[in-house]
Amino acid sequence: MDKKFKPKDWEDKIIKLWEEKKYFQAKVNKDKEPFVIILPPPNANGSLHVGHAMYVYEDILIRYNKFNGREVLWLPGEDHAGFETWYVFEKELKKQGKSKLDFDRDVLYQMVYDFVNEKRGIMRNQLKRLGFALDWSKSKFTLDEDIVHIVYLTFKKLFDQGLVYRGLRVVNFCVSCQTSFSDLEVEYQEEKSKLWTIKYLLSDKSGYIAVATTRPETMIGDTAVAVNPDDSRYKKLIGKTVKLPLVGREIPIIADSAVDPNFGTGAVKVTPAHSDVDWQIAQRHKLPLVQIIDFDGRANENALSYKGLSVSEFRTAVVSDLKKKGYLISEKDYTHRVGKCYKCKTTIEPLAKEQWFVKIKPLVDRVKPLLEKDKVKIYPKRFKTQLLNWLDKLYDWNISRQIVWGIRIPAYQCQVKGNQECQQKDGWFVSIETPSQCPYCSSSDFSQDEDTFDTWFSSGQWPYATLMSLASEGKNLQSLDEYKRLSFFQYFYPTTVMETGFDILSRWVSRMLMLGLFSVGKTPFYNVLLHGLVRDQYGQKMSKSKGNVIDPLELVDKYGADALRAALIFNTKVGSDVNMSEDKVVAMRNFANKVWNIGRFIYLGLNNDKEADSFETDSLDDIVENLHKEFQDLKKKYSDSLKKYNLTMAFDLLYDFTWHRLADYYLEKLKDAVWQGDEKVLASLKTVYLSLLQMLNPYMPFVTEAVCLSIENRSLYDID
RNA sequence: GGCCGUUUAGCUCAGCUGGUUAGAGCACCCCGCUUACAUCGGGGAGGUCGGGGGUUCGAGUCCCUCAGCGGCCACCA
Repeated sequence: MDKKFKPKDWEDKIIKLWEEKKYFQAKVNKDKEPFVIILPPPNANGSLHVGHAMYVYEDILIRYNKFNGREVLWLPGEDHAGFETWYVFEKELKKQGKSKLDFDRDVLYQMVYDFVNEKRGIMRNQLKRLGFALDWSKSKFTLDEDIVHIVYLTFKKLFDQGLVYRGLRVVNFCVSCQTSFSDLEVEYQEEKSKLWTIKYLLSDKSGYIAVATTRPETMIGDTAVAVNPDDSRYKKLIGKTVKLPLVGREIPIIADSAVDPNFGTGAVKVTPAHSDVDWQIAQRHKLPLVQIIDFDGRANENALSYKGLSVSEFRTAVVSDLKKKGYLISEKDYTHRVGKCYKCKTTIEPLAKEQWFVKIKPLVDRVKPLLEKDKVKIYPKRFKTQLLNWLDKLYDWNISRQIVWGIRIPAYQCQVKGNQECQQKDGWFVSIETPSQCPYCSSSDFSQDEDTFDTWFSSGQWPYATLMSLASEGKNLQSLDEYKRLSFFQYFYPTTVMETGFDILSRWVSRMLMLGLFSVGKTPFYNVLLHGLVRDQYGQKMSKSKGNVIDPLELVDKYGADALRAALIFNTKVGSDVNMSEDKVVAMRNFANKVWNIGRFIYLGLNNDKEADSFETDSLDDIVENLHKEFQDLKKKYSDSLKKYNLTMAFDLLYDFTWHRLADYYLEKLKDAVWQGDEKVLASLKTVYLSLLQMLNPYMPFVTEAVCLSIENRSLYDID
């Protein structure tokens, strides 16, 4: 054995050994209780970043439970990550001086597919290098044909039950990315702006009503002015009409309780085409819709002479005209939150658009009791409250995206007009297979929706979609219920733990719960374990511009995967952000070396053929006995901690025991005996040490395995 | 505006259900290359556990309150 543990000499060898021995290839095994984690599929559009290294939490649980006799399955896969990948890809295109407009849909799709495929291969190797005990024989991709089939079945089931509908609504639209988003994908930023108060003259010339707004340009599309029904100031005006300034169109003054009498002037302009609140008011009062801003972010023909202006130019022009014509009462500084595209930071335009929506309420109603009764447990506990709060606030979920990259929505619109049945659903029907005719009127004149699904719609199905497709061995079945009956599925579903970052609690975890319950009738997982963000050594967020980004693979090269893994755990708290520094990795590298040298010491003792001298065996017995006692105590605390998902405490205990008790204390006391080849002492030490290695293995799989192979000539996973 | 987290040694942080002289890693000082390891060993310095109040035999740990930092949510146009 070398004096130092050299990760490079061992890592590849050990990875190969695990693969050959198939330790982590799960099978249906009725004698064992399964322990299942579905890997949150990384976005297949880049390399692994240090955040992905947090998968180590899952690896620890998998390996620990493997040693505990569970049938473990840790299922890998990759996410096509629709919009995210599309965004990265478009940037690449631009770099090459090309644009998406240069290619047709199929060619584009193939290009992204190739791009993603390359990344998938890279990521797999990187995950392996981190030592993750994933079952690669079962790896899935969100665009696998059999996964897509299941996603389609889910969509159809939702559609058939009326839980998904096509609707014209004001959606969050990014005019730069040219797609809509769900509410959860909009990021709000404080922005300094103005609050303008505008004079709307009453048609009967009896005066005016003052309206306050942050978006004066949208007044061109106003179709009403609203006041609170209980506002005494305006009671007598309700029902009258005003002349829309600059436009001259007559619009009514209406009463709606959504209006807060205490804000601004208590009177609101209503622009149903460009504000969700206004849209809802318009629905209640059957107001018309005048769209004045187009999907390219510019004023359209309804905006009269302003046509062609960008939103900000439009605003400036309208304000200046209002001023000129004496309609502007005041202009005050005002700071408010503005919705931004979470990717490109362009201001989101609320625009009326027909999209597919998932009705949230019925789905949420099934999720909430599970959380409330702790049928699904969330660690740390505080996130349970957060999730429940969210669930109460969710609106219907827009799942249509206007991008090519993704799963195309299997919805078709019949072009035949006038047929009653077709008209009921505006001609829309859903079909898993490419249809040959409209199911309502048998016409063959129909076309498929151009849009693709929100990625979270498919990844929200990931736990059951993966297990179903594996259960049927790729065969496409007719319904979700048929998949549900397969024994493989029944054995592995629901999964045991969902471990992921708390930042996607609402976007992902909530959707998996909703869709899992809907499609399978059972929760997709019993436990949710959440981790935080990886930050730099000073607690700063990593970013390219700050230059503090840590590349996990670089650290693996330099110090070994064990060191990186342990550095993410040591002296941290589960669920909080983790600060990462090279110093910490070095410290853990040193610890790995300590583990190695304890083994080396025992190994040297075992292979020492020196004659044993006579000893004070009484005191030795006491020391050995104490060692065993202390170790038993450690074992208990260790598994207690892990049962509570306190991965840090379990590791800190191991660190302290290994270094400061076993090495610094016991080994020093027993040193002479070891050198003398005292069999009793050595046997005790070996027993404790091998058992300790198994406890450490989940955290530092390489050094523990390497030292076991050196001493025992077999894997830790072959020791009972 | 609401909710949540956080404030412990120079730095970054652990401290589970309240209980003996409050811990770790890094940094620092002194000594040591002794046949497991200098990626080491031995020794040491360093904290009124954010402020105030309370409960208790006993509080970093529970309650109240104030303050700083961070995050999440909200249709006040």
